[in-house]
Amino acid sequence: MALREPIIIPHLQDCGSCTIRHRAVCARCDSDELLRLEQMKYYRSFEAGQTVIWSGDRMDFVASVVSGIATLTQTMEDGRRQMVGLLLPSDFVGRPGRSTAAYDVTATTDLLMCCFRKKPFEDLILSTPHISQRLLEMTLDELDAAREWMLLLGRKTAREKIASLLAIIARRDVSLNPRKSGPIVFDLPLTREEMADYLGLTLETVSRQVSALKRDGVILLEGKRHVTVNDFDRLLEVAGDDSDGGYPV
Amino acid sequence: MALREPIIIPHLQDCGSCTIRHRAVCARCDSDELLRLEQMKYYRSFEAGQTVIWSGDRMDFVASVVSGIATLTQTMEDGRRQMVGLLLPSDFVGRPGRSTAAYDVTATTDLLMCCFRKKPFEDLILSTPHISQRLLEMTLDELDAAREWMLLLGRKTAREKIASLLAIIARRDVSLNPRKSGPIVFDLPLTREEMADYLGLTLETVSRQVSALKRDGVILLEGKRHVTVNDFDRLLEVAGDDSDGGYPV
DNA sequence: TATCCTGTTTGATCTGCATCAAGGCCGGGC
DNA sequence: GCCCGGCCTTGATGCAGATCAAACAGGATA
Repeated sequence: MALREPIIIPHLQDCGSCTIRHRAVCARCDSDELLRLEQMKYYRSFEAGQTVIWSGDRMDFVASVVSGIATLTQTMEDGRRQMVGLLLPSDFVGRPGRSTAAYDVTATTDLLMCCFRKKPFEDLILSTPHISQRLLEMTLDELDAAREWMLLLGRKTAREKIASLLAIIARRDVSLNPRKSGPIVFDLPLTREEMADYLGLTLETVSRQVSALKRDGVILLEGKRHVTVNDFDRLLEVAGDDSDGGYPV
Repeated sequence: MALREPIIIPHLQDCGSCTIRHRAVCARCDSDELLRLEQMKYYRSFEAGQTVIWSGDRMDFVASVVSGIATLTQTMEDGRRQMVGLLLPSDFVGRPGRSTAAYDVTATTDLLMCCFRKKPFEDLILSTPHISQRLLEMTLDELDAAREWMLLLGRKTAREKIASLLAIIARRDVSLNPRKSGPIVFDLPLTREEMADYLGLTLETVSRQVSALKRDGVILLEGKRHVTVNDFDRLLEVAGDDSDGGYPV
């Protein structure tokens, strides 16, 4: 995989929703640590559809999504694909202590990532406990999300799966762009095929079930991507979720 | 849920495969920290079939499995169940920073757990970075296992699912009881129904596919539980796994 | 020994989703 | 304007696994 040369940003600079700075460091660490992190930081950008890294490739960095969406997928030899992670702004990728990527990482929209070389980042973790504590919290959240997802994959019907995915995206959208109340409106960031890879379905089934939810009035749909959810509780009900706050995605 | 009063073990004492002591502490911490952990430690035992804790219940401890097997399961209102975690000796349960259980935890065999009250354990984490680093490693391993499991749930056939589960159990068994070579022999620790909950199948399908693997000579089966695997690579092939070391369960 | 109970196997049938196939929509290049 | 290629929808058909139902095995109890 040929990569453009990373851009080293040597001074303090805001990087939007970058997790490392905003959550792990800023809130708790002193300015020396923040400065060290900033000096290690560089950005990489990708166009929609580009592969960030292939499973099995050497991976000498860790990163945080600044803007855009990326996916983690696993592929079997015969081509069957399953998405195993959805990376939204502020999510972390990469794993201290492992030198090769375990999954394909792909940009589904234009993507900006804030990266740190792995070795100095690992050194920093060893000397700065707040960072590994914050990483532990984030990893536990991801594990919870993965387990919710396992229930979806193992036991939900196609209709419930689609409704669940829409609920996840709607909830994320609300938390990023809070509104007082009223309908939730968003554009689907995934193609039908990507939704299918997420849900363990085929793209035809996704298409049929999206149409069915529209026909039944659970969602409104303009064009192929623009979704309006008037009754979020109804959506949750169709998703088969207990109507609590659930879903720590 | 009525619990027997925990037994406080005030002095250093071996606890077999207890993760906290052996992996997180012994190898890296000084004896003061080890002593503090030992003073916090107590044991709880459960009989096969007993529920350790229900989802939503207050959970004021974290624990490590010493012996026996436990499962984490999620249940939908209508009774559909999906196992989302399988806890084997040395596995860790509970989550610093959360006060209620997110899953049902059930002992599938007689079970001994080594517990720590959550509050003092959290305090210890804050003051002892090695522990949270070790927890981070373990959580990342669990996340990898969950993602492998997602591929299984979303994309594998019933036959592949069964073979995958047998491979996981066989591999665990080999790593616990190493042998030079030759057939891998073990007893299934799960009922057909538990296997079904693990794999997102019904117990009838599990039964049929186990019989099919026996008929095809992929496994030998004496009685309902006693399994012999003569050709592990063949089993992996049927499981649809790339034949690398895979599966960090 | 008979009887019960739990876990399991096996058979018959049904159905939800995959698969195969054909068009439709729309934006971009010429 | 036209055509082309991605993405999406819709229809027809098939099949893997669910569901419903019955019987079996083996250990515990009496």
